[in-house]
Amino acid sequence: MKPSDLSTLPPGVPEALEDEGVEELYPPQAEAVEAGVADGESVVASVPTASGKTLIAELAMLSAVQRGGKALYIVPLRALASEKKAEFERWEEFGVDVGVSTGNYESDGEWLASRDVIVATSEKVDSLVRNGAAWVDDLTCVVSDEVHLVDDSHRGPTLEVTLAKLRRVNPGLQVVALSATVGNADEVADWLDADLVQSDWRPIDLKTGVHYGNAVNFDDGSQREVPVGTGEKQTESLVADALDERIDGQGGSSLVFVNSRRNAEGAAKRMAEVTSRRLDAGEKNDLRELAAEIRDVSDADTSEDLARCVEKGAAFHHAGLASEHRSLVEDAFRDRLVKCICATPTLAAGVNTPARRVIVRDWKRYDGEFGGMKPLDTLEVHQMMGRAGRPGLDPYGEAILLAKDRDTMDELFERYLWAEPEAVRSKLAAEPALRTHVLATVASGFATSREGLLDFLDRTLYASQTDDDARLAEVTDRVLEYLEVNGFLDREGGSLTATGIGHTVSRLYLDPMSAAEIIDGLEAAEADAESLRQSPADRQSGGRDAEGVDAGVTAGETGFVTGNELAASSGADGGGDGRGGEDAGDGSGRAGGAGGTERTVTPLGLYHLVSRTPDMYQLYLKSGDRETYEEEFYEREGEFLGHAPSEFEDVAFEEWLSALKTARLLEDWASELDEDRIAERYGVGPGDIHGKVDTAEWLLGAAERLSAELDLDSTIAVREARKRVEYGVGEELLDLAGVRGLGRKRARRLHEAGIETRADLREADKPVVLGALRGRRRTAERVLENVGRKDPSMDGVRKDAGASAAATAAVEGDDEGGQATFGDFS
DNA sequence: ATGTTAGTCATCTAGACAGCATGTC
DNA sequence: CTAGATGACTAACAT
Repeated sequence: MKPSDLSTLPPGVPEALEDEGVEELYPPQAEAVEAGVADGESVVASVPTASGKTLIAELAMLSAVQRGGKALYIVPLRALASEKKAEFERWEEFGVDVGVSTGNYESDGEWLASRDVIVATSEKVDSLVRNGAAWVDDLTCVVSDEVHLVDDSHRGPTLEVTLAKLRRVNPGLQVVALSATVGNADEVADWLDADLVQSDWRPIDLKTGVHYGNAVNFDDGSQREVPVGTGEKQTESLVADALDERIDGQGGSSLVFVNSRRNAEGAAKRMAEVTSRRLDAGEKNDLRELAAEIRDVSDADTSEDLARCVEKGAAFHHAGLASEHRSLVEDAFRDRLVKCICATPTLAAGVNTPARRVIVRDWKRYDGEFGGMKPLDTLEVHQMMGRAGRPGLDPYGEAILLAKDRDTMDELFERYLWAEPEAVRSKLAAEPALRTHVLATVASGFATSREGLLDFLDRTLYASQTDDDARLAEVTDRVLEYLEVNGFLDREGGSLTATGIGHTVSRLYLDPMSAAEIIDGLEAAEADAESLRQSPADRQSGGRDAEGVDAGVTAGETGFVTGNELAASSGADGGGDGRGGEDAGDGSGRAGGAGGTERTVTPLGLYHLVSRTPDMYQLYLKSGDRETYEEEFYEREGEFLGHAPSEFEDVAFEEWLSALKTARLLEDWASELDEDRIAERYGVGPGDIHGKVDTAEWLLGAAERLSAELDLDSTIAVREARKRVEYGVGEELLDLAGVRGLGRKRARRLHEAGIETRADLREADKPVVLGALRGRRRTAERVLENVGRKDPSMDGVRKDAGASAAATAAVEGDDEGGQATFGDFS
């Protein structure tokens, strides 16, 4: 079958496909067409990675648009959303507009309504449905990429419920589900009332095998001699072997999957020795430039370590990397500059990074719940192996597992090479998942009674997979109870309605349990504030958590003291610690139960509040941390909002402490501590810092909304805490840091130069501004423009050396030396 | 005295979605 | 039921 046989695509598209080199559809694609993907029929395509799934989706979406419809492409990751958008944008010349919507990158609602194809993450789609985005009703085609992720216990239910909702809103909806090869694609197809297209066909041959002794034993019976040299390990030998096998003059790149970040970094360091011996002068030069770019991204140790590997032609890849690091590494790997990446599973599910050879070094991974090293799922290993084979570059791909002994080799063959991947199983009938989705389902009007709810849930994959209806009903009832007790739902007679706050929680996309925690914490603070105004006798509990009230005490006059003073304006001690000082009214220690402590809402209290929420993935307590944070806990006891567990409640106390660790990270961030210092202090990478900050920003935003809606006094304090996290600055920089073009560092330098507010900036002497911004004219002009200065031009202005020197001394770890330089690099 | 090696012990563990609202004397 | 690589530290031993 050829593209020109497809009559339902927009005019010009078949020709364009042929120009791209698609002369003949791949067998699975042809099969999908026969099943009617291009005619509005629902299809589940369960085929290997890189065998043309995207084209199947494109045929569905383009023909839907040609019929006057609108298509949605659901992805599991934000990074994939931008990748797909870029890919689909080539259809714009045929009149097909593409839009993206993720939490990060939001095109506004109305604009999206005008797009023909929209790419979004499943959570974003869920959120859009909850918020009643009008264009959802216009959808005629939905593509769900990587549907096998419905098996994921955390995010799977969202996808499942979202698909059910979309189908309910629009009964004629075409659903195209793209899946890796799984054990039960037929069940997924049944659930979606779709035709099943199943195939093992791959455009590039994939050879899979196990390395043991001095050879790779492939599953087709062939062998490849790969001796392990003295002092070398299996991985080294295999990476070297791939590089030494020149095809069209090019050595092959390798992707090594390992089970921890540390292993990824360690392996990359060793592989760098292998790759560095096989680079030509040009490559060495390019790699040096790349390494410089990497060092430019951040000052953290990871950055330096990565740069050192990259200089030698290898790299590591895991979630601790800043996203800039990740894309630099991915791009360089695709450009064949970086010869080997050692990665955690980030890369298996992420953007497209094919390699000639994939080495799955570790096939077990630590799992706390399991209580030890757990073998990876067959599906997961298959996903990794599927990265082997670069279309157009390699004649075939190789995926190799490593065995140290015969028994292991046999086990690997059985478990991963000969085995069918697992069946996907819905994880919907778990309380955390239902808590969220039951509330959302009621709040957005998909159900108005318990029966209606169960009826809706009956449209999910879970229902289609289970015989035990009672279980779902039982969990649902527990969840309904929880939601009612916490004031998110009303049950009257048989009918269910969301309360005002319930609606808000649903729209904010919060886990109801997070919302309850936040509300409890804020109300406990409120109750304390209340007690300041009333005599202790008629103090009454306004909080849900009555016990929380006792934690606070009377005193003082002020309702709330907000924000930490930045320690000694950080210039004096060169930002050595950067940690915020204690609040003025708060340094005198706490007088146990005797009262006399002033209860205030501090940023730390709020950071802790959101950090102990189930929506925040907490930092892990390392050895020694327990003592550190226990001490910190007692020192800052008065800042916590709500009722702290006693140290005898083991699990709860431990969680409180790890939330404290997370909160301290946020506090450090909001006190302008340098990224590398934070990374060092908490044992995390730049990527983790950004992740925490990002989540905190979102949760504090939600807390702000809740606070406002409940008319609590803490709203202002929450807003300020949120902004401090958002900009990563101390209280006194909030005004300045809001200006576009001014980050935490520049704002601090301006402040040190005596420019403390936007108003100051509009009046300030240009030489001083220029000096504080290190003589970067373009930057200075842009900043002045953004702050609304009438005459932003820096022409002929010489920077004030004094301001520059002062500012430079004030900010630790700056990119230029202490002396003034005159370059303009902006 | 100094360098080398083998053995012991404690430490630590993958990933990543979401709200809101944008600016000015 | 169900961990194991890593790196710091140490003891024993060779030069």
